[in-house]
Amino acid sequence: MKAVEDAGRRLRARRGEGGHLREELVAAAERLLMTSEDEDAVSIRAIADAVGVTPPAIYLHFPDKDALIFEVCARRFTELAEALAAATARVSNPLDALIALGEAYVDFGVSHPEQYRILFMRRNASRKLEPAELRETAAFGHLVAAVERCQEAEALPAAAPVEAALELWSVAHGVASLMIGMPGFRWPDDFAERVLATYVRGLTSKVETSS
Amino acid sequence: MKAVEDAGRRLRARRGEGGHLREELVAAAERLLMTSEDEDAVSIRAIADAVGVTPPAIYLHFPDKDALIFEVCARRFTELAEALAAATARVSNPLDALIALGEAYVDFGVSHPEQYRILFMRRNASRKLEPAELRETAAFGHLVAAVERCQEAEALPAAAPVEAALELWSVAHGVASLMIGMPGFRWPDDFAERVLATYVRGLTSKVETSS
DNA sequence: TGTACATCAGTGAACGCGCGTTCACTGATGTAC
DNA sequence: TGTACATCAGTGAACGCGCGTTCACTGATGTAC
Repeated sequence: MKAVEDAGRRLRARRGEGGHLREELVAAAERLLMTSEDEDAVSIRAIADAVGVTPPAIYLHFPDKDALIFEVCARRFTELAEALAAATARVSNPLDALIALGEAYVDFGVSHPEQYRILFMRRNASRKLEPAELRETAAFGHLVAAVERCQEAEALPAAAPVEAALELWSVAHGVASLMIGMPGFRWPDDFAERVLATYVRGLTSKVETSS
Repeated sequence: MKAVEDAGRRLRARRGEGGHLREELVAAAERLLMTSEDEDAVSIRAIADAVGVTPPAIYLHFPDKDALIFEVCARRFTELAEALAAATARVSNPLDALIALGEAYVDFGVSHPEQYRILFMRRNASRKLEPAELRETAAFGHLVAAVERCQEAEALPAAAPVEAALELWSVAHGVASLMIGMPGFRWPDDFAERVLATYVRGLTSKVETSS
């Protein structure tokens, strides 16, 4: 057990301030997810312990465990979308933006491996997503938009941006999930960049020599 | 529960034939892994039930649960290596062989999603693998060999075949794991092929226009 | 051909564990008069 | 300014569950004499 420093019983919230505990629970769950690197270790009891509260107190703020974990992941997912937006904003060449987007995606995954697992590597993760809905998630939307910008600049053939984005996603996902799955491996620093650059080069050579 | 047909008590093995149960256990574990699509559902009790034996009987043949699951996965891993060998054997052009290899890899993953998860998507999966050891696993060895064949044919620049294989692996892994993670999604039939072909095209355009 | 005995494949019952969740409660906080 | 009371954030104990694993045993199988 490592939560010794947290063991002091937390002061109970004042009247309308029950919401504070809610925030603390989300923060603690996130912290546990990062440090334990194992979703299963993040139990209701462990979260309650980390905050200095008894397990049933959690049910004052969340209907069940899934709701808590979902909230943690939803927040990170928003962060991912922001990171992607920031990554493209810095780059003018639309093809380079594609690479930057992929790199930002991989960075996100490697920095938050356990949340990445939950969001993108879990059983039943986004099981029901249809292509149309997918487009509406902010993170994927950035990808599609970046592809469309390439097409507008005629750096890529003007067809099926969603499919192209999906393919680029799978490349970035491959790098991210492989690195997450093999954390002890000595990955080259520019691994993600190289894979993504090669892939984007493949996209462009298609337009040049359209057989 | 679906194991009704299996419920009949199994006849006990004759004297030196205890090994038969061992085989049946491996087969049942594999079957459960395929049908339940959830590693957690494959419990010692479920496996014993499927074979028509009581749980402790398993410990006559395996030291613990991990050993049983490991054996199941090791067998599939051997199959993967064979599938990869077969895929390259059919193709003469070394660059096309690279694509065929990737497609075979993705096929394997999609056909055995739960084993793929255990082998390549699990926490701690191959945690301690170093590049040198990696090369020695048969499956990855085929990949490296395929890259080297491209280099010998001067279809790819002659450098760092292991790194190049690792990169190609990450692309194939991305496609496979994304498809496994989103089984309800309507994936285009040629999805894997397109991603892999684009990536390989990117590899070759590097050699043509080496800036 | 018959019987005592060792072997060994498997059984039945139980273990301790940690899990998510429920339920009746407590006691400090704020409010009404 | 003082007191009775409703509110509500949280507690303590317990629930049932399924898990991997252990342990003392049973009883059919094959062997020795």
